Amino acid sequence: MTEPGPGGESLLFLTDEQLRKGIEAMFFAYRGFTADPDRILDGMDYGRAHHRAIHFIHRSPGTTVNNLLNILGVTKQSLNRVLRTLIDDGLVESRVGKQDKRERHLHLTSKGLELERQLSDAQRARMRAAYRAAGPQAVQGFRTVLEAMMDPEMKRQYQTLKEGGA
Amino acid sequence: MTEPGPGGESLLFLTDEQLRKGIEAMFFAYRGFTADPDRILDGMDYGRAHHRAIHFIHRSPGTTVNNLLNILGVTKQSLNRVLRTLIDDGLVESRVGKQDKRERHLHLTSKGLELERQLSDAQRARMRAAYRAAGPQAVQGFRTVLEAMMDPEMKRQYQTLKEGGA
DNA sequence: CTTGGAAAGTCAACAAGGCTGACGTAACTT
DNA sequence: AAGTTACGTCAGCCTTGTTGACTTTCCAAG
Repeated sequence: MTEPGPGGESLLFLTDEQLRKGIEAMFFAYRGFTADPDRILDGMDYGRAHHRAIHFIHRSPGTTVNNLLNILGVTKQSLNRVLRTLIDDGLVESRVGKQDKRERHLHLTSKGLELERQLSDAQRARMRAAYRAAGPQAVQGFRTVLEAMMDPEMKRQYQTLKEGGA
Repeated sequence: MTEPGPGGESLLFLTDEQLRKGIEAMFFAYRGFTADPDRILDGMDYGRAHHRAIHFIHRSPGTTVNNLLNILGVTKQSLNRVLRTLIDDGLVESRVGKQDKRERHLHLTSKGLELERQLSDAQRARMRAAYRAAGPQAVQGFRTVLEAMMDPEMKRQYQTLKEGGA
C-alpha cells in the first residue's frame, strides 16, 4: 500500500518513502550535529551530558537545578552526577538563592565559559556552514519543521528560551 | 562581538543568537523524533539501538553485518549484542552469503516486519504532521539544511540509501 | 596445498549516562 | 507544628557504547 508513483519529486502528497528520507536525514544529521563537541570532549573527563548542562547554564545564567532538570528531561540523580563534577572542577558555580535559600542558582565560571565557547564555536561553525550552504529560505524551513516536530512541552521550553533572552 | 541589532528577523547575516536557536531546535526536535518509538519499545526488551538496526535492515534487506556497522557507526561487538537478541527472538534472520559464505545477509522475519511497521508508523506519523504543518517549501529547506549538516561520509551513506532503493 | 588476511562471532571487562528507590536536610508554606 | 519543596546523595540496575583478545570460517594468492 501507499506505493509511490515513478519516483516523483512532488512534496505535496507525502509518500512513506519521502517520510523515510526525512527520518534518515534526522538520524545522520544529528550525528554530524554532535560530532564536533564529542570530539572535543573526548579525552577530557566530560561527555555529551556535560555539554548539555553547560550549554543551558550558559544560556540561562542563574537557572535553578529544578529548571535545568525540566529542560534536560533527566532525573536529578543523573544531572547531579554531571553537575557535581562540573562544580568540583570549577566550571560551574552553585549559589544559594537569596529569596528562596533552598534553590541553587547555577552560573558558569570563567573556566566554564571558556569550555562553553570552545564547544559552541565548533557546533556553531558547522551550523553556520550548513546555513550558508542551504540559504536563508532553507533555514526558515528547517526551523519551522523542527519546531513542528517537538512535543508541545518541549516546544514551550524552546520558545520560552527563544524569546526569553535577557 | 557579533552583537545583533534590535532582535531583527533577518536571516541573512547569521548572528550567534540565530545559530544558537538552530542548535536548540535540533536538540529539542530530536527528542520529539525519538519519543514515539522509545515509548513503544519501553516495556519490550528492546531499545533505541534495536530500532536503528531494524530500520536499516528493513530498508536494505540482505545487507551484511559490515555494511550495517558502517551505517550505524558502532563497533561490531556493540551491534552484535543487539543483533543476537533480535535473531534469537526471531525478528531478524541471518543468512550465510552465497557468493561469500563468510558474510551474513540480514533480513527481517514477518515478526520483525511487524515491529518495524509499528515503530515506523509512529515515527512517520509525527514526521507527516510536522511536514503538513510546515508546508512543502519548509520541507525542502529542512532536508537541505540537514544534508548540509552531515559529515561527508554520512552524507554519502545517506545519499546512497536515498537513491539506491531496489 | 598452504598460508595470509578478511569477515564474522564471541568472551570479558569497563565506562558513560540513563533509571528507580530510599533517605536526609534545610527552608519555605500552611 | 506539620507538610511540602528543593536539593543532595547512597546504592543498585540497565542500555549501549568502548577495547582487547581470541576463534572459526573461508577466499585468494603464492
